[in-house]
Parts: sequence; structure tokens; C-alpha cells
Amino acid sequence: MNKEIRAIRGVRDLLPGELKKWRFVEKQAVSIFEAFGFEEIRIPIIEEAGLFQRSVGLYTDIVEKEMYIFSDKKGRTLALRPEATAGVVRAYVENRLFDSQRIQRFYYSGPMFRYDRPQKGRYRQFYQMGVEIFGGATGYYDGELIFLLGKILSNIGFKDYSFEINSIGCDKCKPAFTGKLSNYLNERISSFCSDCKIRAQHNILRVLDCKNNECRQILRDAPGITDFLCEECRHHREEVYKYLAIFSIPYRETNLVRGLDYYTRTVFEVKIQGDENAVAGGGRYDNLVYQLGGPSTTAVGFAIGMDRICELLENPGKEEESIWVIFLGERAFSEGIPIINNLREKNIKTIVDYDKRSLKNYLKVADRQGIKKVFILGEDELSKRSFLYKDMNNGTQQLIPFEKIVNILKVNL
RNA sequence: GUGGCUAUGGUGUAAUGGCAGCACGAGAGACUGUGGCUCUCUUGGAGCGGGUUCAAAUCCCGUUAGCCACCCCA
Repeated sequence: MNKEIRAIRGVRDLLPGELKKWRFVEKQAVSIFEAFGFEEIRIPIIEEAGLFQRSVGLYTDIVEKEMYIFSDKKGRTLALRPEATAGVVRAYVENRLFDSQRIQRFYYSGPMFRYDRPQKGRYRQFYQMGVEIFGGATGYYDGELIFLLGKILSNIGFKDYSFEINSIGCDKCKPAFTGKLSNYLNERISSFCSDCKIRAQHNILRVLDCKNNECRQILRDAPGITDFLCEECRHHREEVYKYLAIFSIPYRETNLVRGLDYYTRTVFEVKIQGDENAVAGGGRYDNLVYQLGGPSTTAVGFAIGMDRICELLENPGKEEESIWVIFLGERAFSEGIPIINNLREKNIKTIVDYDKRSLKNYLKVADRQGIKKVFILGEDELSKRSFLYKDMNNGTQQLIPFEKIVNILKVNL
């Protein structure tokens, strides 16, 4: 054998067995998205690197350390998308989709790329489904998304999930807060863990999220963002909570901070109980459309981590019934094929094998594959113008005349 | 990016530094147009590269990959 070529680090093949779950989740999610009036959008997987630098943020881990970035043959600096929101906003602006009369809802699905260290639930090529709402300014829209997200999780069978929510303020109030926080931290900087010392420089809000006990102690008396939120942000936050109450969605208010620069006001994440990783996360980004060259437009969105969701999901297991057709001999094959094709026209899943094997071998394979319905056509059956139908569950057999086959199957299936 | 653990047929697993074995799977047959049960036979393995040794799955170094924790995130 030649040397085997293997998939590169952090990427994987999704094989048919696994994909049954994926397709189930995708179907559920899409039907809910559409029920809420979201429309699909498809955007490129590669973009100018600058798009992500300007939106996600130059000093975020995603852009600084995790982005697949390269030059094309013309020397343009491109990147594999590490997330989708930036691209959707770019598309929204570029295609002049902004419409002051209408609030617009989009959903997307596809692979994202981050050069992370791989682990379970964490891949270099991973899949997200997500939504974005443009133009909805009130807290209702944040609430709608959280409601919709919870609905998807429930519908695919999760009972115990919990939302964490926070508000990180807007352009007006966030700087005042980070300034105060920075002063507070700098006065005590030697007491913090080494991670926090770095966070204090680059992404100061993340210090609040530190799990280290000593850091938490010191942070108890640190300025809290809640006290600094401006009137509008405060009001917005209350609105969100009001809608969550109306939708009866349980949530916890935490110090959640997300590692993307574009977020304003609401940020949220959801975890499935017993699992550390967030399966979905999102928030509001009221400045991003403007930053990327569009008119000032409020927006809010989230993304679901498909890999993580599917890893937590039991396999639905219920096999789709199919009919397996065995032809014995040339004449049987040429006379039987048109009838079989007719079944496919009627959307009856029919698998044909014609491989010069023994009947015994075919039946053994059928048994091991868990195939329940086998149709046999050989010389004996041909002379009776019938298929021999064998029910693999109990071994019973019956002849079904060619002309009745579609009707019988429609009733049976 | 940092630290740790792991790596044996397709899968799951054994073996004081001394013949790589077992189970399942897969293939053939017993049973040539009838599967499942049983029996027989067959198939196929040390991630990769070095080193130590008379001798390495076993010890050492490197590397690759997976997993775990951190970081971060979906």
C-alpha cells in the first residue's frame, strides 16, 4: 500500500451515520428560522482578511492567533471566515439590503475556520448555523432570538439548557466603565493571576470573567458594569428581560463577556447541562453595519455550534425503510429494472444490486445491513410476472404481480 | 499558544525486554434459489522516524495525531 494521506489536524469527515443527526438538527433549525420569518443567505467562505480585522477586532484571539490568513496569487490578503456575522454584514451593506421600513432577518449555515488547538467539540473546521436581525432596535429582538434559540434546543430534544446573559454597554457608557475598571485593576495588578495581567492590557472585560479564586476575591469590590450602563443601555436591558419573562425563558445574569469586539449591549450564551462548552452564543452589534460602511443600523444575532450540538445528541436511530432488489440473471434484470425505476418515480426508496453473487450471499448482506424488505426476481418469478417479496423480520414471502407492486407498496409504507 | 495523558488488525482489548494473542467484524464453506443460530477455515496489526539492546509493542529521544486542562470560543 502507498502511504496513506490523512485529513489534516482539527478537521474531520462526517460520515453517513453521524450525518443523520446533523440533518435532523438542520431541518429543525431551518423550520423554526422560517417560522419566524428568517430568510436564508449564503456568503463566501473566503473574504478579505481586513473584514474580520475591522469587525471581530484586531486584538481578539480569533483574529490575532486563530485566523487562517494567506495571500492569493495576486497578493491579496485573504482569510477563511472564522465566523459568519462579519460576512453577512458585508453582504448586507454591499448589496444595499438596508431598508429603513423593514426589519430584516437572515439565517445561514456552513463551515467556519479557526486555527485552534483541537479537542472534543472544538475543531479547526467547524459548522455554525446562525441568524442575524437588522434594524430591530428594541430589546424585543434580543428576546426573540433567545426564545427562538431555546425553541430549537427544545425541539431537538434538550431539556436542561441555561442561558447566561449580560449587557456590556454601548459606545457611550463602555469607555467610562473600562477606564474605571482599568484604574482599579492597575492598582492591584500584582495580585492577579498571570492571565488576568495580560487580559488587563488587551481585553479588560475578560478579567471579570476569570475563574481564578483570588482574582474573584479582588473583583468583588471592582466596579460593576451594571452601575455604569447609560440610561439607554439600562432601558434596553430591562426590555430584554421583560420579553424573556413574557416568553418564560429562564436565564442567569452573569459577567459574561465575549471575545469579539463588535458586541454592544446584550451578549448571551447557552450551555447544555453537564457540558462545559457553550453550544450557542450571540449578542447585539449596533455599530457594526456603520463600521463596515453602511448606514447606522442596529443588529443582533447568534450562532449555534453544530459540532457541539450533535455531539451531545443521541442518534435518532430510526432507519428509513428501503426496499432492496435482487436480480438473479440477465433476463430478470432487464425486465425488472423498468418496474423498479417506476417505484423510484413514486419516491419509494429502492436499492438495486446486481453483482453476480449468490442469493444466499445477498440475503446475508441484507440481514446484516438491517434491511427489512427484499424483492427477489429470478427465472421462477419472471415466469409468473411477479416479484418475490421477502419480509426479513419473520421470513415470510409472497408473490407480488408486477402491475400491483406500486399500489401494494404505497399502502404498506 | 502553554501544560499533561495516550497511541497494538476495521473496532474493542491483552501480553516481566524474549513466538504479538483474544473478542467482535469481514471473507469462504458446512447449506450451489433463501439470511439470522451453530461449527470449521481464512483474513488482517505495533502512527511515523531515530536510538539503547543479543533481543523492543514494552525502555529513551524526536515527530504526528487524538484526548484532557488552560487560553479562547461554537
